[in-house]
Amino acid sequence: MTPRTTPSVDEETPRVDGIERLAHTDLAAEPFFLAARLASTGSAGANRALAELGLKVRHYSVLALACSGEEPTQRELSQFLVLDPSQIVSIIDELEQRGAVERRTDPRDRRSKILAPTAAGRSLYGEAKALVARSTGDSLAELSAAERDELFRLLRKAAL
Amino acid sequence: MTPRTTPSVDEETPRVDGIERLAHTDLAAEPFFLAARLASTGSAGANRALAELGLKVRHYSVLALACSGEEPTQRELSQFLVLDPSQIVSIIDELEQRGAVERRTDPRDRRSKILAPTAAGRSLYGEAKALVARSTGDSLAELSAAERDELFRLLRKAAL
DNA sequence: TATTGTTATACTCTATAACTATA
DNA sequence: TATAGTTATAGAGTATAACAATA
Repeated sequence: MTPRTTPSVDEETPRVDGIERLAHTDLAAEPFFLAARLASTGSAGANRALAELGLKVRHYSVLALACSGEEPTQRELSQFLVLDPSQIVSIIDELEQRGAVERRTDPRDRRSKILAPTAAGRSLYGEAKALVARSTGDSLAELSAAERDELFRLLRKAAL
Repeated sequence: MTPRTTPSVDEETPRVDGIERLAHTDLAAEPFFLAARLASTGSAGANRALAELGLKVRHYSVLALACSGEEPTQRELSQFLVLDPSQIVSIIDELEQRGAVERRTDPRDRRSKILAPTAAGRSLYGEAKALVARSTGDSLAELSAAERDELFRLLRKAAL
């Protein structure tokens, strides 16, 4: 998310009791509810996977965009990740202290700062991406490959 | 998500500039990112829609389950909505003060409390549901009816 | 005058532990 | 001894306003 923040899910994603009974309610038929639940459990899983690298989803997201080659400004990151500009500041501060990214003033508009990865940052992103991919695979284990593709296509159309 | 909390999106969901450039990055191809973004914007829209009734998505979700006929306990609500039991307490407190729901001790286990709607609560839920449906329609405006159905089916399979 | 990034601050949401009443 | 709900509290995330530098 922006991955928007991250809600909380237990270690094993327990699929607890009451859930079966409530799965047939009207609420469980609301797309926004389902999207939120998937995002919730998905982000929680990704956060668990990223913990061994000392990263959270929000840092991973910023690092990924820094490594994208698009040379995003902080303002663009804020818009794309649906996070407040002030939040972007602190996320980048942490990545920068860690030596994963650096800020460069945009020559075309010296008010803006472009986020660029360091070599270490690129390497870190490579590791993190693999961990996230594994976590995502687990989260979508119920779906066939074709279903995953279709879900991806529809999510992309709806969310972007 | 539960409606998990709600991130922030601006009034008109502006589809701002940088988003086009970043839409082709690796991050934008991660399902968890897309799900989070959809949940984020969807919940924000639902919150805006519900504001005129003095409700937020979390209250709406609890009210919906109270009205479902399944007589959920607070523990079940906590599990289904992926919210801490203590959060359920305060959400129900607010709905109860408003006269929309009431707590009834479960006769089969007097430790548990079953959440039941009042007549006013049912009526409130009816209004709220219509507002949410309109907001959801707006959020998924990019999708055809068939695509919405398919997205719903896949989200349900993956999230529940 | 408007915008980018920054700082400080307040607010909301989330997580934890301790308590009670039941089991 | 264990579980449901409650309370209090601390922590993380989010939103707001004001400021410096640049446009």
